[in-house]
Amino acid sequence: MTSSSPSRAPRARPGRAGAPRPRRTQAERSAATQTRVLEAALEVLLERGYGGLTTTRVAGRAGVSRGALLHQYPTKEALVVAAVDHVSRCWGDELRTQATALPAAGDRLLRVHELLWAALSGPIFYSALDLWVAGRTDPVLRETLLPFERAFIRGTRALVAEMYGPELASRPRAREAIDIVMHTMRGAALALLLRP
Amino acid sequence: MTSSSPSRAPRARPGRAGAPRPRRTQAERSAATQTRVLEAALEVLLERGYGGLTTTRVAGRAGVSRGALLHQYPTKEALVVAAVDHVSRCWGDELRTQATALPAAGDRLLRVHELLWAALSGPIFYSALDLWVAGRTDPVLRETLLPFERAFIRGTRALVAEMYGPELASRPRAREAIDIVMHTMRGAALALLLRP
DNA sequence: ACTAACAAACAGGCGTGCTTGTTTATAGTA
DNA sequence: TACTATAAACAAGCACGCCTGTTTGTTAGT
Repeated sequence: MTSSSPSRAPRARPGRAGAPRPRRTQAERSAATQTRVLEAALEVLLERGYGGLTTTRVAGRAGVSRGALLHQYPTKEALVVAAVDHVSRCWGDELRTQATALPAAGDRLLRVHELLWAALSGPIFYSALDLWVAGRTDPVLRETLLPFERAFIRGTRALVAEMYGPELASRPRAREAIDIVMHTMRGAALALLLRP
Repeated sequence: MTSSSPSRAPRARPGRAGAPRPRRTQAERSAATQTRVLEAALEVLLERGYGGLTTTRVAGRAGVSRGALLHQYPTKEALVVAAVDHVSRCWGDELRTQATALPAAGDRLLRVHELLWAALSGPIFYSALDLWVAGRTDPVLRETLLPFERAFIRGTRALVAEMYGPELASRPRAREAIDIVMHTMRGAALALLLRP
């Protein structure tokens, strides 16, 4: 038996990412397909909507067999949950990192709103909209989405307040103002739904 | 089609609306099932979303056989088109008639916004939202919806301007202000999607 | 060797559109 | 008016395709 003992990291994989991946750890294999599946799911959701989000299509887009997908996410609901988690995480991280790059003064307020508009009117908005609308009439999906919505609202309100700075954020009805700004942006994005 | 001449009530139906409807004109029969099917379609759309809008379900809800439905609307698309036309007409009529009942002065502006909010956040909004979101990724549906959207935008802008009255509506950027108000309301309605 | 990851085939359910058959209204004719 | 032919409205069932979740078999890592 060549591999007699469970030697720790013995089979050093070649450092270079050779074309025919010679050997990957099981965890790496799982993580790889999970990532591919999740990204594919988001692409399909954006392109075909929630109604077109089918396991067959996602697997095909991900270049993975349907069996592999169903091995990682035994049910479609599990896949959707994972995708929602993934996208919400990505969205928050993205917005946060971009927020740190804002100028301290000058046209900061303008830049804040540009940033918000980009975040609230981009592709992710339309994907999320598909999910929300489906969640309105699908109880299971709705229960899945509600926690994310709560976290989203809290997180975004806090982040926007921070971007506005203490001078604005400590004003009397700052929270209401923030909500109105975001409502308006979402409504405006909605008006562009059929004309991309 | 109204075949031949609109002969006025040749076969005098019994004046009383007896329980077992003894005889109805063909046009009456058609109109009756069309109405029932359309109303049922809107109910199903509201309750189950566009993804749950199926000919079987609509026929069942309407108390009509699927064959009858498919006779009036040969394809699902035809049904959806008719339903959209129906609902847009109803919505416009409703809003217009309510607009005429507005007080001339006093709290008119408040009442205008209450009326707008009711119209933009009611059940029809959620039904329409389902259609719009589906139309984003369904080219056929999208082409169906676009004309209605155009008519809706024109009509609503004009009606709101009229409700605001000439004093407000003739101000420099009145149209932009109207759009922003409506965007904000739609965004706010969107935030309530999962919490009815 | 043993298990996790993957692949492929299968069964069940549902939705659409079509096709066939039955009822109901209208028109034509004596 | 009465009787019949025709067309419209309605009803039921079938064929096809797609989607989901399961099962069975194969490959790759430990």
